[in-house]
Amino acid sequence: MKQNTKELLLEVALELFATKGYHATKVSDIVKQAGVAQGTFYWYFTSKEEIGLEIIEKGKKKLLKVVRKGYRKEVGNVSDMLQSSKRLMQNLLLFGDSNRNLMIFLLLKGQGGEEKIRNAVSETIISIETEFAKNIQRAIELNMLEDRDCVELQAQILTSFIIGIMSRWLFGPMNQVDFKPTTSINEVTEEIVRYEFFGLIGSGGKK
Amino acid sequence: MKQNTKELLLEVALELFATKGYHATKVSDIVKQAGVAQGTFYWYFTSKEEIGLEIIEKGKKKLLKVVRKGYRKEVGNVSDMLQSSKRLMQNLLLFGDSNRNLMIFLLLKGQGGEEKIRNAVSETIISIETEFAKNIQRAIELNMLEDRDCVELQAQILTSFIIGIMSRWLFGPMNQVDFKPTTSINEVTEEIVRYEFFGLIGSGGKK
Amino acid sequence: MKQNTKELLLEVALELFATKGYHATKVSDIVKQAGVAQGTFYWYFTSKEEIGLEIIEKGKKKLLKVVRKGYRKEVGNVSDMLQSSKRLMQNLLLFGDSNRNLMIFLLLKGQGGEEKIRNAVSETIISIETEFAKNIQRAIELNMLEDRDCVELQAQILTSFIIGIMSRWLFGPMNQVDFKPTTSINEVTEEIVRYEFFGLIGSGGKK
Amino acid sequence: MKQNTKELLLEVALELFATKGYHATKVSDIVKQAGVAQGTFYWYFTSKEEIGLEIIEKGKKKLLKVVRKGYRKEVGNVSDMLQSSKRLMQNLLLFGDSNRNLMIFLLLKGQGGEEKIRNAVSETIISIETEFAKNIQRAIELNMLEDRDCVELQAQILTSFIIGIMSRWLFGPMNQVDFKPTTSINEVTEEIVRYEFFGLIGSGGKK
DNA sequence: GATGAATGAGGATTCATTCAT
DNA sequence: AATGAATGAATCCTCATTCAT
Repeated sequence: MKQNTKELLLEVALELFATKGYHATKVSDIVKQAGVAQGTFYWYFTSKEEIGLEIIEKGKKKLLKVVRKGYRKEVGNVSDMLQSSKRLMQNLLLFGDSNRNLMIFLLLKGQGGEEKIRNAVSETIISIETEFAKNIQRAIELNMLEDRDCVELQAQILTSFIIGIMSRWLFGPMNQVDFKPTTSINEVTEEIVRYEFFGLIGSGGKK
Repeated sequence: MKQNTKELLLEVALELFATKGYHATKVSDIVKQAGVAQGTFYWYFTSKEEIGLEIIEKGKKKLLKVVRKGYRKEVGNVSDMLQSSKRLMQNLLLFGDSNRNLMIFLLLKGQGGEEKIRNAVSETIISIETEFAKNIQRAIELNMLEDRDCVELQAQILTSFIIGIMSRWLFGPMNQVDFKPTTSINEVTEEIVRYEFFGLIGSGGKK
Repeated sequence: MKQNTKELLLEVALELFATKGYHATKVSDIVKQAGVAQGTFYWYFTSKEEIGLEIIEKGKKKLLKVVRKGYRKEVGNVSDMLQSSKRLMQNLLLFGDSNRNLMIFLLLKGQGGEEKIRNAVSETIISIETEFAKNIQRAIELNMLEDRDCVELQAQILTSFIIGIMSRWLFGPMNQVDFKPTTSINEVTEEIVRYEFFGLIGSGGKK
Repeated sequence: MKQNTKELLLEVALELFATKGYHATKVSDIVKQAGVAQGTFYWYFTSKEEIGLEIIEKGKKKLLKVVRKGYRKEVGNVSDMLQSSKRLMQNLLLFGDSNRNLMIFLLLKGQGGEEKIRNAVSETIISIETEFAKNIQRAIELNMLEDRDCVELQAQILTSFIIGIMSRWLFGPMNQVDFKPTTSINEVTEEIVRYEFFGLIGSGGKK
């Protein structure tokens, strides 16, 4: 039943990077927790940096897959748009919930690494933003959103917003308190999408 | 006209922490750039951690002062609220613009440090959130916002939103491109506050 | 037609020892270049040291065989002596030419190994010197050389001379330049033997 | 009376490099024998390689100074030439005698290091050869030696000869036996220069 | 206040060797 | 015979911190 050693190392490393940060995680910590010898680490990875980059790369792929599922393909009305946005947000939160360490590393701790690590993290964020921009552009083309001629800007705000939310929600102080995953995710999503589309003032009647 | 050595060290350290991250910044880097001897550092600070904490503490105070200026005191209408929000956002962006290193350290790089550093950074963020919560609460009391019974949640979304925005705006990739500070800040603020209050769909006519 | 794995390993190891030096050659380099697995190495050799010693031992035997062919057996005149010396030198150079890696390892790189390796190399050199001493002694007994009562010293000078020559000739910088093996070896031998018997001033008329 | 720490490290390192070889010498060996902490080493040198290169560079300068003193300047007869050659050889042997470790490292152990170290050593040898070539050329111009149109070749033979001699003489097996420095050096020089100019057959009457 | 040499614990990485298959 | 994953001692180097001057 023993899982692949490489997978094990990747998993353990991610957990430690997310918990203690990249720098503060020693290779010796990783192998100790994985229950293998120090040298074994170097059979699979040439360096600590390499395992970091591989984690980011794999995470990026998984994350983008989730984001891309939200890609708008057909014409719809505002209500459709709300629905699909809600679904995307929910998927993201659920993904984050079951890939907590990955998200923490990507969104919060990635900047603690060395240059290459930081760059890889940044590229991941940019990829997501690019996807959001495509999404907005598509919504505009389908006349679901007004063309305010600042797609890039809107995508950046949206990305910032969602990343900010996720960071705080899943891993922030609030999280220390009680938090019933599924129900909460529903509620939270509702409120977020509400905010996303209608802002603080919002469309009175909702909810 | 030589500035106080301690101030110099604080400034240089902040710059390096923001550029390379806390861990990657060596005390020797700090003293080299400050042009003093290694030992001098330890005359002013007992450790690298101490200088980090002091930077965060001072930054927190300055930042809170800006946030508190936005505290709503009197009754007003929606337009007043938009105005004051815009002013707050503008102040925050301007503050970030002239305290770039501080903001980078607090918002992006702070999580790269050791536990104490990370905690100090987190506390700073929480303080800001608390201020925002007070702000929203006050707006509700003044009947400027509908009481949706989730002030905490709203404050968190708002904080996430604003922090996300600032991170991306001031220091993200977009920033590499041309960026004429003041004008841009105005535009950006406009769009942000729009989003803050009306969301993606927003109140049609604006802009 | 695959050659014996052990022979292959010996050959590859020698090549690498000669190229990069004993220490700098990793067992993993050897097996990689030989195209076998790491474990296979240890089926044939108990350690890296063992393969090194075996290479030296085999090389020593081959080398001594060459040197011994030059052993003087019968009375002769000065011209005979020159002829046989020339033949010996030529044989040595030819041997070195077709056993380049062995000679490089023995003469140049052998001192880079650990104690046992270094000792084995030294013993090889001493064996050669002993042969030369016997040769000189024999020439004296046959009245072909004057007995200057310092056979040991002469043998040492001679060995130093020949080893020095070989190191430089076969593997030194000159070698990087064009070098037509056989012709060159003839010329070189001529000059060397000339030097060996007549020194820098030499017997005027020669050549 | 404590000597400069850097000098001490250079000296100790050279001794160990000469004794155990470059690779086999650990930085921890060096600092242990020098009686300083591990970190102190890195205050003066950025790496083990650096100290190796610095040792070679300094040694090269000292060695070339000795060789250059033998540069022939004025016309003379054969006897003069013998005298000056003897002086040069004697100086070299004396230098080697009091810089034993340096010579061992340069002539015997240098090839055990990594590429850069090996190259630096090779360059040193080449420099010496170049000096010898100049010397021979000068002797030819002064009509002290016949122009046999192979100065390069002669210089190489001569260098090989002298290096070979020095290696074996000062540090070879013979040396393990009794060896009364000065007297011996005189004798040895006599025999070497004899050999250098007259070869094995030599000029009958000598000695 | 200031210097800069010295410290040494700690961390990443290497590599000869082992061993289950 | 052969494999290749696993081992862990050994080694180079880093860097926060100390201290004599």
